[in-house]
Amino acid sequence: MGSPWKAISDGNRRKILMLLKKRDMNPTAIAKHFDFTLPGLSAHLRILKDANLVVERKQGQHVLYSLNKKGSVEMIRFFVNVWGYEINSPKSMLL
Amino acid sequence: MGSPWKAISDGNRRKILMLLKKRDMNPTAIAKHFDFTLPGLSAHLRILKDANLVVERKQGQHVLYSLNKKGSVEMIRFFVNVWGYEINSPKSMLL
DNA sequence: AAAATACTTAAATATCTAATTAATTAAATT
DNA sequence: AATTTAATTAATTAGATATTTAAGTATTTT
Repeated sequence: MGSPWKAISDGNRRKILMLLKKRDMNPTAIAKHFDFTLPGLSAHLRILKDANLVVERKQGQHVLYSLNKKGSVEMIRFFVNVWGYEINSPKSMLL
Repeated sequence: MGSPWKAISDGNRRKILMLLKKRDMNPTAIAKHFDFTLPGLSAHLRILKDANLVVERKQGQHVLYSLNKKGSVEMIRFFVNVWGYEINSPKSMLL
């Protein structure tokens, strides 16, 4: 289980998350939005997956990635704790 | 202006922020909670300051560090955007 | 004014991270 | 079965990051 903080600290990975917000995507489709190579993207996706910020599912030859809220919860909890942000969502999601 | 994402990605720096939540502190006092040296801490504090996550003020010979919410706003906005968290706070704080 | 305290800057280094090219695995198409 | 398409793993490298020791600046105390 990788650190979600490390995962999200990279600007390219944050951009990947923004893309996945709109729709689930496979690596090849995601890669079109970036300058780096597919293996480079693959590494980014593994880091996001290890941090529970995305999940993957196989669809035949393709692999579809989608957002996973789970890994974000520990981070949100930190913001609540340190800066006093108040979140409108079931307590169960944050504790 | 340094990236708040890079700043917060380090566990020691997050621990510094947790400490500053309780009370404003000077580097020497903060350093007692860590294994690394004072110059090491000084580097961490500079990174937090450049990211607008803390502010410093001089008090004679001492330098007091305290939390700064400003740098956290851009990050919270990202969480709102990507995962749909809803924040209870003046809109002005987030836009 | 000398010494002590508080802190930062500089230089060096070891480790981590992001990226590349080449090789490999797996599924779909011809 | 051979080829193409989709994606990952492996090996390498360049650059970034965290940390250390040594040196320097500023303020307070004696």
